[in-house]
Amino acid sequence: MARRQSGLSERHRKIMEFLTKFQTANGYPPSIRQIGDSINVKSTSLVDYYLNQLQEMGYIERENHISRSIRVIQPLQSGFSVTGTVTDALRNAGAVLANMVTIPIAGRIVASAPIPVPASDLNYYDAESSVDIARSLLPSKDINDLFALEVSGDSMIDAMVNDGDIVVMKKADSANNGEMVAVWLDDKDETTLKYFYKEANRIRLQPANPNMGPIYVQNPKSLRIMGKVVMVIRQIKSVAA
Amino acid sequence: MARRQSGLSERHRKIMEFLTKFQTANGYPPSIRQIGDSINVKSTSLVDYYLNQLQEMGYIERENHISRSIRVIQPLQSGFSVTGTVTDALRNAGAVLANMVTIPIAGRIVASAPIPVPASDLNYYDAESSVDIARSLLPSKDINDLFALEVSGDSMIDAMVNDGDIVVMKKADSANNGEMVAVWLDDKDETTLKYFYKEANRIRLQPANPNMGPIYVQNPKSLRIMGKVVMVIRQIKSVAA
DNA sequence: CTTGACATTGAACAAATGTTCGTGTATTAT
DNA sequence: ATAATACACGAACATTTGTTCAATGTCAAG
Repeated sequence: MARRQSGLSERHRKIMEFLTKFQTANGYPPSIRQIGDSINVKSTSLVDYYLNQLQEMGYIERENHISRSIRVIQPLQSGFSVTGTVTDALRNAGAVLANMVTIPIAGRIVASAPIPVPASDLNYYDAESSVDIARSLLPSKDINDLFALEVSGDSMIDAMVNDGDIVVMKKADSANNGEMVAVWLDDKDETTLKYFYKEANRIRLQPANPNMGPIYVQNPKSLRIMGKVVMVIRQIKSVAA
Repeated sequence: MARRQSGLSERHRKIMEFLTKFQTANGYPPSIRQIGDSINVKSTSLVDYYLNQLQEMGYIERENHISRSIRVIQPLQSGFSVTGTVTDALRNAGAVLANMVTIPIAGRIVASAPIPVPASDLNYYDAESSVDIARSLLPSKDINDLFALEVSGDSMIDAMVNDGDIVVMKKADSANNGEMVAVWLDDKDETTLKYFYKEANRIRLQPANPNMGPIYVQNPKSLRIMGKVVMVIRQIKSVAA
């Protein structure tokens, strides 16, 4: 069998094919052993081996230790689909759908007001106000607790976020160093987006804009973390002259 | 709690809702215990109990002894969709699908080099490098001639675009006032993103960042418009300290 | 009150499923 | 050749996960 020259080997391709086929046929992903059967491989480890490669190459994603947690991220580009376009289309449908995430727009974020964080339970979204984002665009695999806010006003320029931008955040009340967070500052009575760094005896809030200096907060209590910023989307609207 | 009068109890409904929600959120169905958590039930047997009922009633289907093999057959009847989500989700399904656009990533945009604009014809994209974006997020309905670039370096800070951002552009060699364009400036030998304004006898290039002043170009020939910026996407990566 | 159907719990069990490791065999590079 | 890498197997293992069962609680009807 040929070595892995560049892209996918025959096996990889067969696995990808089986994945989408099985998913649409059964409504849930196959187990490792089922994948093995489909390509005539008896050892689960070998399947795991291939699966890891596919994951590295960005074709699939899976959760550790969770059964049947494989999802097809990037369906096999069907070179020249001799095999009826219709079935292909339908087959892709499931995969594409599974790759879409609908994120509720919880409200607007204004510098001068606290952030409206949606209640943990009622995660319900109006069709009216939600953003559909491809899972592949989201850095984190953990899709839960995501919500979006629309930015109002120019007051977050230093975070490289402008009026009208959509900020996708993940609910959180604490953060790790280097993460961009939305914080409410009691002192200043305002909400900002900053990179978070906990230092010896203070907290450093670093603007995304390298040209601007950081803010230091001595008292951790005067700062409330509302969420971690996951993504920023700016739709350019043709501003009138 | 009321006895089973006719149809579904509150629990049933919540389970159904969770099922579809989890499925679309993760790409695979939940386990019994995960369902239990979602309705605050600690015993797996009770969940099984409900699941069996739902199956009898024809709402779901599942395979014996197979993990995460739950399939939603009949979405919650939309009668009085107090809980809207489920039907909405399914209803959206088709729409969402049709709303996906796959945009090729043509390359990187660096201030010091011209933009690699893809050839008009071979609009075909590697599966390797493309971005999936919901049509609803794109300001323009005209999806043709879209391509994406990844920003390299901090040199476009004044455009509120940072290293790693993804810029979605539409091929164009001219622009209207107020549109954000990617332009190559012969004078400065660089590419920048600016709002475009044609004035009396010069062209004004206005940075997105209101705090920065415009650039004026007298000679229209020293400026080449590469495309109109349609959207900017920033994925926040947890920068290490 | 008693009865019986429904609801709920917790624990124990068995099956399924993902992970790891040692080993062996090709293929490619040095 | 010889080492290094990629591919492959199978067994052992640890979890996850579905299933079952005995026991208890709840509530409406007789």
